[in-house]
Amino acid sequence: MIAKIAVSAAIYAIDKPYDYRVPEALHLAPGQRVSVPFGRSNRRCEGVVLALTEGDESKLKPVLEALEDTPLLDERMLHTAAFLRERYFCTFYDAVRAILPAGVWFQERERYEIADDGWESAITRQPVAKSVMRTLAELGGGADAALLRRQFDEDELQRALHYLLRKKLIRCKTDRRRRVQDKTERIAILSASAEDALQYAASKKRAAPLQAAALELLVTLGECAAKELCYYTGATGATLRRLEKLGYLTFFEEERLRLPAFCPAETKQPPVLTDEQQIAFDGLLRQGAQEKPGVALLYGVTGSGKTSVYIRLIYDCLARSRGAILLVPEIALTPQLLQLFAAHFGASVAVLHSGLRITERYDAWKRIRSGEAKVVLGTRSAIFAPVRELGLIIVDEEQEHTYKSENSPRYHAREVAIYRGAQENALVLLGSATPSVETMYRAKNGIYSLYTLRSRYNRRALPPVQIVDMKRELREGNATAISEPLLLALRENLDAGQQSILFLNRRGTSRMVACVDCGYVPACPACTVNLTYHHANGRLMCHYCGYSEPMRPRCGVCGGHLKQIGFGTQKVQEQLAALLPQAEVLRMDADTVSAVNTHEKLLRRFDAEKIPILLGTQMVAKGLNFENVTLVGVLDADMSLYVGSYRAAETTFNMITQVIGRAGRGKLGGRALIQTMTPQNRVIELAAQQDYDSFFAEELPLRELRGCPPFKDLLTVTFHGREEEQIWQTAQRFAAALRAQLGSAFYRGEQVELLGPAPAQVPRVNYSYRCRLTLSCRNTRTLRALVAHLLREFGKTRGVGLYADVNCNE
DNA sequence: AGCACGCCGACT
DNA sequence: GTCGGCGTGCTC
Repeated sequence: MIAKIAVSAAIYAIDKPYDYRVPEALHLAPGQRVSVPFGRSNRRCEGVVLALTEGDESKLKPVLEALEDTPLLDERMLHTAAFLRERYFCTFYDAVRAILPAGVWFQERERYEIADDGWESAITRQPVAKSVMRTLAELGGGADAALLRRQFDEDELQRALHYLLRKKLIRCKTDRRRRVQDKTERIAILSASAEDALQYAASKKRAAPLQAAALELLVTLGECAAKELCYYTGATGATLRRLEKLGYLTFFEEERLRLPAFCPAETKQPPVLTDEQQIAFDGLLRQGAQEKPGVALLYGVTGSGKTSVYIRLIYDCLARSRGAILLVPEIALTPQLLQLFAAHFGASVAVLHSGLRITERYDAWKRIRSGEAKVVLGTRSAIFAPVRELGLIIVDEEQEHTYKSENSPRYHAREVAIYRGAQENALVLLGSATPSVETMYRAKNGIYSLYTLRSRYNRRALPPVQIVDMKRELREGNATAISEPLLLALRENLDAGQQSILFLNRRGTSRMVACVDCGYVPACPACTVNLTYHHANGRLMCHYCGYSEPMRPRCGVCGGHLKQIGFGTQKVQEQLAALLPQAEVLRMDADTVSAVNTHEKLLRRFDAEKIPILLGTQMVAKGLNFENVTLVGVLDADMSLYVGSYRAAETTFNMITQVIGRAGRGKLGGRALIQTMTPQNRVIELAAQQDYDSFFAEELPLRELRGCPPFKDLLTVTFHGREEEQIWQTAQRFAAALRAQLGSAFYRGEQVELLGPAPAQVPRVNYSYRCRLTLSCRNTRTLRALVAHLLREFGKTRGVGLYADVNCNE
């Protein structure tokens, strides 16, 4: 028997199924993990069985062992992994790693032991090797590699170990441990008749009171966790073992799942839908019942009650005994949402997000796999949840960029959702108040069906929006982040006892430091990024590599004054304190939000204590729903327009829309103020009017003109490495090879525009240079195969790393 | 001769 | 990525 195996040690350039001989005694199935020898040194590495065939196995290496009894991946998941590999230019194992929870991975531990006691005389000119041997000898003849690494220089140690292994003076042993063990509990069960047990207990009341007590308790309970039996009676393990020996009880291990603290909630009835919601719901229900349901877009303005439709669809899904996945952006996974789901679906909900401990995540995965949890609520990676009989996938806020993975496999959860939906014949529902241009385009062209919710909850009108020209403010001598009209509005709100939310666009630029005299901006010596000032440690820090230096008051070039430019949340807070000394300001950004002071805790304080002003970054833009908030201010609306991405306009529009949506959620109504340096900008204008349809209509031709999604896909190939010259040359050679291939008749149908190579957004990160080729093209299978081929070929270039990505966020 | 070091290419 | 083979050039 031959097993076709994807091995973990294979890099992209050599990733393919490798054939191994399956020993007679081993019974393997596709999807099972195995340990195999790989490479010239036959190092053990992990693999996944892709398929089993018959054939000539005489020249093959054998599979060493199976890593678990049953396959972790079913046929569909194997296909999903293959899909990820083909689509996102990653290895098979990268894909498998994305699909499985971290808890199932093995941790390799290397241990080196002295193999030859005559080493002292065998080493002649290797001081480091000698020193390593002495250390090993001192530690009783062996030590963990991790311990050695702490004591020696990385490179020197590597060389010494290499030398010693070759001379057979030491040997290396590796053992493997699962990252997370299945948690079990010892349960005691009565194994004699109750009468016999009670009789024995009665007879031992004096001589062995603990045995008697434990046994009596067990008789009443039938079975009980050993730990609890001890806890309630004062017995110890020894007491129970004695009873086991006497035949009154036996032990067995029962699986225990580690679950995060769950907020218990009162159960709720399925929500009653409005007429408009009902129409959408009925349509979606009909679509979901089709053999191949396909994809639907639920386009509903903020506050139109998309969540009610989701919940009703999930109820229906469960009624058909099928499972559902609801994906939300990281930031939207709030306790309120968890509570809502707990109230409706109780114990059939599993939650997957980055905040879970590795054990909790693993156990949640097991609950889903076993079918105990049928509804999955989670962020990006929850799209791989092993839900049984998947009937519905909802991607809420489908335009959010957090659905795109930033590292390999660089998948987009929305695309994977559509793939899985087709695979499982499940309805895929994309929901948004401001759909991405590509999704709306497909909906309007009939590729997706479209359902629209136009009216807001309780028929409340959207708040009036005022645009404030910050250039004029500056000309009139106001250099603060708060314009006159905004200050006035804040004052009014304060007097009326109502609350306000202020939103600051980004935090990187706001803490930039510059010399007021010569304009010098301190930059990172390793990366081409400006350093930002961090108040907490009084240092200037690099965002990308972590470099830091103390903040000095004087410019290193001309001796002038170094000052912060732009505004950070902290600066704005200071200005607010000066302008409105009587108003408390609650600041919410990455600095004030911590493990202890969670996002939710701060928001609860804001709500409960009616703090007049909440000032924050991105995290205040989403999902907040407070009755008493009647004013929302965007301090620098145009900031995100300057990001060099084809989605800059879309992102800005979404952001402003979301922020405006925070105002006037309650009976009091509300208003919004948008401060900008470019008040005549169309995107800001349309966002202020909350006119998505016009925004879409105007953005679409621009996308076509620029060769961007939905008309073309942007496929980027990034080259990175230490030698700047080599990176650029490799990129040039790659481009030339690509052009040559595209010139052949085979690729005649592919319309590809090749851009670059250009420096990446951040051209130097941690002493590594990066440049980028961009292909404006149709992301077809043929083109991906060509790019994959070139990636493999150029992947062998020493000193140069490269990867490809489609429609990346940068 | 013995060994270090750098480069190359294969990995079932 | 990681290893062994091989050529080169240095040291004992």
